[in-house]
Amino acid sequence: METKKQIVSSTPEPTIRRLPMYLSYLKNFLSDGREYISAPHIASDLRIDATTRTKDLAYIGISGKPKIGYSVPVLINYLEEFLGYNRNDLAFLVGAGNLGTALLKYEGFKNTGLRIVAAFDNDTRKIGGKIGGVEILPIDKLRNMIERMHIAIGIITTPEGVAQSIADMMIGWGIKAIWNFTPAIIKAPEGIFVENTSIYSNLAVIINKIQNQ
Amino acid sequence: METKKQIVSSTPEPTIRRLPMYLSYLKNFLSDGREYISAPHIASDLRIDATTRTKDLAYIGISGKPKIGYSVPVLINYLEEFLGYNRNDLAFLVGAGNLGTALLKYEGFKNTGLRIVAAFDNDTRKIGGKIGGVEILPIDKLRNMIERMHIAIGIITTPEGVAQSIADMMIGWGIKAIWNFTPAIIKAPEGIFVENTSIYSNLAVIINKIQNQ
DNA sequence: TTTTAATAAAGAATTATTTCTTTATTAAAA
DNA sequence: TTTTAATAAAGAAATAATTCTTTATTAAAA
Repeated sequence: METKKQIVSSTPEPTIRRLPMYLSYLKNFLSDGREYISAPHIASDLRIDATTRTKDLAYIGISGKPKIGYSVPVLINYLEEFLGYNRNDLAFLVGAGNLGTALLKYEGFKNTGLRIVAAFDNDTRKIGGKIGGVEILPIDKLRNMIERMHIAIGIITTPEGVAQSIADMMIGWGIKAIWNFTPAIIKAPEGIFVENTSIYSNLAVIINKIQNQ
Repeated sequence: METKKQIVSSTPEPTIRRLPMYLSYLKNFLSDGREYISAPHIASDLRIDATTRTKDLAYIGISGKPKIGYSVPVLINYLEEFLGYNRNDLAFLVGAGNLGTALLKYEGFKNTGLRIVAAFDNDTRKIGGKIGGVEILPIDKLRNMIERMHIAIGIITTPEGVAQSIADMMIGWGIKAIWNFTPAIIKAPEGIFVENTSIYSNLAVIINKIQNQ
């Protein structure tokens, strides 16, 4: 008869997923030189109901002025703060293949507060080199590095087959969150957060839409 | 006073997003040589409530046998059929940079029914060559190719700044669905489906979880 | 056979999310 | 000032999705 109810009242995940979209949109808007923006305006451009958007912004603690709207720069600041772009979250990446390379070279992370501080691979031709300015180290250095640097985030871009064993190692050595880009289903103990970026899930939605006209 | 209610009763999107996960899991399970699997078994491995899973499977039209469970090969067939893996959906990809290259080389698509038949870029060093067996063509060939081959899916892996203009072109020439890997917010007319694979959204969820312990 | 236990299916309840409706606020116009 | 219109905020309702509960099914054991 335990109470399972979580009294967290945290921001809904759909809201969190929308926030980066607002941010991107607002930065474009600002670069056009306009300083205030209204909810209906954002809503129609982003094809999201105006109320949904208002509530999303209320979650991050910002309010607008009637007859005027929201101050775009203030909105951007709040969003960046909320999204942790002013933090400095360190991550390791394992698997410097095509996808891993793409992430290591990804300019977009520069603004986000996420910093990939090292990458690991077992290909001796890659080890010792750098990709996107990040050093490639042998897998057997992983343990020591995680423990020494207190890295919280582990990014897995390995082949599917080894993803779980990499995750197990990472978790055992202190990683708190895993960002899994493989199709593997990562099993992790309570308290370890696993976020999957699944190409297949996205593809499934597209194909389903096409199949049903 | 129009009726907005859509009486489609289609499969819920969360369900569709989970299906590839089931498929991956079941293929592993099958390779272990076991032929039947029960709902509670899948559920506990995948950390999804057993009822949710049963309903997911009911959507795709498969039922299990009491006391036995589901036949794994049958389940796999149904899933692959439902997910369109037996179809042959053709796609073009625009932007053969790091991410584009990763997708072109992605072995995983081989089983999915999605075939990227050509890629487009404006880098003359890439044009004429092949990546992952796919030819790289100049952007100005895009129109003719879309119209001639009746391609339905356009994948955008360009820099953010040009994503909308590429989308506009694709849509104008007959593309029905856009898979956008850039952070740009693609505006598209009614009837054109846009699926975003947003690195930022996934990152936002991770950072939010870490911030709240 | 009959009973039992594992299991699926159906339905109800709950929770989460979105959308709709009303009310309050306020800058600008009269 | 006072009024108006654009807007946000708050609350209610509707919808969607998940989880819980009960019922039905059936292979295997007794």
